[in-house]
Amino acid sequence: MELSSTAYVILGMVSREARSGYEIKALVDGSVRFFWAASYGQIYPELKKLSEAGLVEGVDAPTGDRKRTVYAITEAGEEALKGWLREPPETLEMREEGLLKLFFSGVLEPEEGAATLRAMRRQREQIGAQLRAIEAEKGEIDDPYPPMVLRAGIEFNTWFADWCERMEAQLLAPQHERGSS
Amino acid sequence: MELSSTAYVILGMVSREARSGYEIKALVDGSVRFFWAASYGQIYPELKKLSEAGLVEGVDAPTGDRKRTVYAITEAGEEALKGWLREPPETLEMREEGLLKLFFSGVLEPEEGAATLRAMRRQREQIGAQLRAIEAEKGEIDDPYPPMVLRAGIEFNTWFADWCERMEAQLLAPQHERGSS
DNA sequence: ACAGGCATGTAAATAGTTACATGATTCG
DNA sequence: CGAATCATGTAACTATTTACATGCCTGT
Repeated sequence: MELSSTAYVILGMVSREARSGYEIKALVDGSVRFFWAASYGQIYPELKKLSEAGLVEGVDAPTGDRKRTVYAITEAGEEALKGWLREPPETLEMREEGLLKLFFSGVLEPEEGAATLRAMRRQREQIGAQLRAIEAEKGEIDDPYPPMVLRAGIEFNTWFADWCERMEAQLLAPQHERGSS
Repeated sequence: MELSSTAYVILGMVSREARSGYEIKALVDGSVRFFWAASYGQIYPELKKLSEAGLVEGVDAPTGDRKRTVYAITEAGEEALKGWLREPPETLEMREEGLLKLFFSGVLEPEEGAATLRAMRRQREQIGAQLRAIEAEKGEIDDPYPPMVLRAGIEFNTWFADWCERMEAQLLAPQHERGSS
């Protein structure tokens, strides 16, 4: 039985304690969204599938009259998750519209390419600031991995913003020094 | 008329000279694939649409008996491309299965998390080597942007490989120095 | 009372991959 | 001749987003 990556995101998110679909979405948005997003349109149908496959188990946990189901991982689910975690990672996709625009910017004026770089830098600085804010507020000691991947996000965005700045300077720099040592 | 990002990739690829669908695919694979991929299943239908919209123009250019159509950008196509290039970039998605696995690796032994980091590092080193090979062979002087984004790919993969190495060391390091100044 | 957040779900559309089918050309 | 590459395209599938619909609960 082949599971999608989204299925494993869900299994991972319920592996420590039972969560509702809504909570899973919030957790994803607050942690892994920068390298793996998930929408309600995926989460709810996937929870149903995982439940039918016996990898998670739904338990009614209403808040007053508002119905609510939290899902807990089962033995089989934990085995599936661990099996997946042990396989070497494969998919790596990056879609960066900024780099794509830059690639084709030879048809524009240099100043316009520089503007794209500035927009990219601003965006990366914003994301970096958001991630730093998350880093500052958390105080969990037991699991080293979430802060580790958070750090990756911060470093990556810092590097990227810096790259944009350097490339902008290079673009707007005087052309004469091409072959200098 | 809204165009997909893939449409703009195609417009960009035919903006300097007329190309066939097959050539476009090869060009994409040799340049932007690391941050924006495209498959035949997207390229050929999209070329038809762009042709109907008058943004590219197909010209028969057979090789012997083998039929072949190259597409050239039109005035309208160039305007559409430039308009898009001038808008600030928005979409940025990254899907890194490795970071996702790492995030959930608290349920495994530290050595297993380290193994994921090693696999990630190896992969990034490989991609970096490929990009460096591309960088070494090219000798175009006129357009500064392709080498610029290539450099981004090289630097990114170098940073990422280095991060993996550092995190692996941190994971396997002795725990005792938690609160040192 | 009302806004905002909690909560669940579906429908429709778009995006994208994979696999397949077909056939010509070139190089060894 | 056979393999690799050039070349075009489609069908089926999977993934994913967006928008919508519904309704309760909490704080002001």
